[in-house]
Amino acid sequence: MTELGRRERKKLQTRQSIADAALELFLARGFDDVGVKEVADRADVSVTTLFKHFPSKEALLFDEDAEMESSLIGAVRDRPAGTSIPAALRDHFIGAAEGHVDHPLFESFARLVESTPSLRAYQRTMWLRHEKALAEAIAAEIGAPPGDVRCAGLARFALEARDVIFSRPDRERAAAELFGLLEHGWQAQQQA
Amino acid sequence: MTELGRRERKKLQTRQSIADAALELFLARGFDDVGVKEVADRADVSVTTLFKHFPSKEALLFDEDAEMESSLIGAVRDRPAGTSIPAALRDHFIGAAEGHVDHPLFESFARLVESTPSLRAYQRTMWLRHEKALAEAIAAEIGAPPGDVRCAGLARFALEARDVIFSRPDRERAAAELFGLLEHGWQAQQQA
DNA sequence: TCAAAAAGTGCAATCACTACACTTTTGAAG
DNA sequence: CTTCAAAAGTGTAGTGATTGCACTTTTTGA
Repeated sequence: MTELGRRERKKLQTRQSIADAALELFLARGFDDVGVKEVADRADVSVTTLFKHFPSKEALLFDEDAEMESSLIGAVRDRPAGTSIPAALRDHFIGAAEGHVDHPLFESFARLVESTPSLRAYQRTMWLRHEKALAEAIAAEIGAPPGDVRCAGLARFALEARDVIFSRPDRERAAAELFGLLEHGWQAQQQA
Repeated sequence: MTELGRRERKKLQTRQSIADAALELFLARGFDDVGVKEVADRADVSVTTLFKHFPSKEALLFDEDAEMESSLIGAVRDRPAGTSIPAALRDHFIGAAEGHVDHPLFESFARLVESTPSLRAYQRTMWLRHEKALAEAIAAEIGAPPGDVRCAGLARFALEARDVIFSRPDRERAAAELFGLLEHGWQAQQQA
């Protein structure tokens, strides 16, 4: 379907080299102790080129973002019958995480982000980018107007819950507790 | 009570000049279009001095922070009998806001922050600084261990709720809706 | 085969922020 | 009233991320 020409392939390859170099160096020596110059050197590109591919140093570590939003929305829209929206979001988050847990770098990566304030901040704004879309998807599901406060709130709370959950050792339990709270509050709200 | 010597007074005065200059310039021309050099010049201090008083450009706009945490904790700990924790937090937030609403600059300030991503991010991390303390205060209230997930979650949700609420025109209503959700979820959780 | 678009480069500049070595002011002790 | 160390302030020179620019090389499509 999407046959890529040599140009596109090379471009992706360059991008990948840069991302790989960044991940390796950052994991080994920490985000703040590696300069972008060094990343560019290891990827054998110029700094200018690096910034043509990534908008910021932080972005070097957060690549996959296109499909994330659609799968998030999908989790709400196409949830199994009888499943509440909070439950669907909870399942989506832990399900998506399990797909990564086997990856040996995943935990180190999580630890790196966890321990670097600028990365935590960046990751969070990346997630919050989806807040509006998620809020609207929720509103559509319950037949509320697109700007509905409760839907915006639930969207925000769910994304933040994810953040809290992933910063905890006992993720399963944390997920159950936090989404349990949202679940009850949400159900109660639906009556009104 | 706290008699300040001339030195301390001058120091505070310098700090205030800087903060004033910053507020004026940022409100007039936007945060990103004013350099710290310019702020320092208008306050008639060197850039070095500016950074001795404030840790970052963003910090120029967020001064009051010392008592905020204690009043936040106090709102939970000393809440009127029969008031739930979420309700106490809601009242605290809207009460604190009302103390500022008369200030003519408050709305312009809110708009400035709202429209400047780096300021939004900074304000948020400022608030999240209190998350841990708030979580522990909540835990103490309900006799849970200090690291309890539900308390951490409620703390996070409440602080985020504040953020959502203040970005809305209909603050009163938004507060009622969002804290209503938290209230119900929290009560249900308390049964277990 | 050729011209325009795209990818990449190096250089210089901007901007927030820091380290440093320095001068001035001030509080307080003698 | 002196004196002296701490605190406040300064200018200079740096670092590190990020951008603008003018340039070369590659690739594509007519």
